[in-house]
Amino acid sequence: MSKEITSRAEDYSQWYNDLILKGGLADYSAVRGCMVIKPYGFSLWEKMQAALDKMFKDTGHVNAYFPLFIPKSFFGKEAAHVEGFAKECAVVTHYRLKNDEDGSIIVDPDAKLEEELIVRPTSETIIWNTYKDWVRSYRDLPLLINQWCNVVRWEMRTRLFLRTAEFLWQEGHTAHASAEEAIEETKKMLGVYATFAEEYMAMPVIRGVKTESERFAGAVDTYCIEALMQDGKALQAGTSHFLGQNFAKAFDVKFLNKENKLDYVWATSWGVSTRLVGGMVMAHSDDNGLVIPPKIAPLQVVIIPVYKGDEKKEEINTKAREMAEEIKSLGMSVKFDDSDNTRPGWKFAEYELKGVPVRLALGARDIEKDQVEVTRRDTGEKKTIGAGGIAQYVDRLLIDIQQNMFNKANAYQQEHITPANSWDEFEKLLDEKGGFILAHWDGTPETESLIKEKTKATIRCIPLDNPQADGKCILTGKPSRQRVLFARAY
RNA sequence: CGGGAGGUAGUUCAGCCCGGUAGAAUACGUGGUUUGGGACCACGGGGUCGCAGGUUCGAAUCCUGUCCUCCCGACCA
Repeated sequence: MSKEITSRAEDYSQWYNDLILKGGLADYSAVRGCMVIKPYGFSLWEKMQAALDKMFKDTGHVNAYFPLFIPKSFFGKEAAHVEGFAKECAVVTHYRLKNDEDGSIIVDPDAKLEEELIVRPTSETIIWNTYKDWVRSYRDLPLLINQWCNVVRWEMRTRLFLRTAEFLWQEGHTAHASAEEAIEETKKMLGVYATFAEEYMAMPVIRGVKTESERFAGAVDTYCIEALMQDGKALQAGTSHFLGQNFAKAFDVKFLNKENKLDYVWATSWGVSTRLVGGMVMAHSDDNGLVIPPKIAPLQVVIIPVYKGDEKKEEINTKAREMAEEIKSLGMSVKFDDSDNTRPGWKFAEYELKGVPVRLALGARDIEKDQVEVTRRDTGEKKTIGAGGIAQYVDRLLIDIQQNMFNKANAYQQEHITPANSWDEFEKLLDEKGGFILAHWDGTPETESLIKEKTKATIRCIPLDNPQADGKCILTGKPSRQRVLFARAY
């Protein structure tokens, strides 16, 4: 038992850390708040990237790349934006090192930058400063650009994948000729995120719009997808912002419209990050390790041989390689693990820890009966299947696992959306059940903030398809026209 | 950034209070026996005790500083 995992019941946070570290997704680094993403974790991110990138391109977007550094003065141009990010910016002040008298390396005080550079926490400012030169007329619009990059936010408290000082993400930045078109884009990309979360990550999400106080710094409206983790806490999994003309005005991005009149362009930005990896882990995994949805699993099928002496060893190997080829030819990723330094039981546990969706075990008795043992990671169910047609069987099984994982997570989410009609009930639900709570709110930031202070619960969003119904605010008793979605969140 | 805990072999940890030749388990290497849920025997390699100062004849151990991690809070994707 070299790799024991803390159970969820015992310590949920420790369980999460164990999975990330022992599952080989990431490691701590020598740099505060920054993690090393290990090959297994990175390939998971690459799977997500590939799917998302295709979806972006299918909706007309192209990729580009903007600088890591942003001149400090750019930040001052959009007031709300700078206020939101000022407290967590890394700043470059010098451009050279030198040897001190005692031989140690120091920052050369003579190499001070004329203007400090900010390591991007997000790229709106540098991008809008660039767009200014790219837009002259309505014929230049829309600009539909995305970039994959890293950003830095000097967070006080970090957690692997969920909140690191440096993280990988994509940020889309689009410019449009009308507000309507920009709003449509904002919603379209929210839809892309929701589809990706549900169809690829098997993670059901609530689509909604943020309240004023939870809004992105500089946005007119922030749309989001919110997912529910197994400990009843919510995770903001993606955001899409309608920026109005805020950045166009700040960076003076004007265009001639069809009526030959000068107007500011309308903007959106939207992003998802490596946080999704953390979300995936917390949404699906169990006390035996990771459970990865087949569509984003770096490895979908593993074949493990079970030998009895040297008897049938060659036959088993030959059959296993044949199966691997067959499975691979149907487009699945598969590994035949014939390493001889661990025994089958060890391998079973190891691949469960890694969350590989399907495991095939092949031994002498299977060869005799022309069969193979198939174990699915999501339910742990074992079946013995005829060896003929195993590739087709596994192909269908992966689809079934993907669907089952979504259904399970969806059922959990549905069970954890609870209406609360009184303050007592609200507090009790938060403490005893967790999850999303639908409650009336009087619409003021003051009440929202008071509720947060009292319970640590925030308004995750106002769901997009929210039914209108008169009621009374859960805290103040003032009139309310709809329920909003509360939860404690990551 | 406040409160608490921690950093010693790849990993998990003991040793520290009370200074005196750096330990265990596991992992790793070799040979052998094994293999249907984390095998066993034998032998072997591996650590400037997070880093930097200080006290001392002598520091993993005492003192100061610093970096990193975890947990709980305030801030956030």
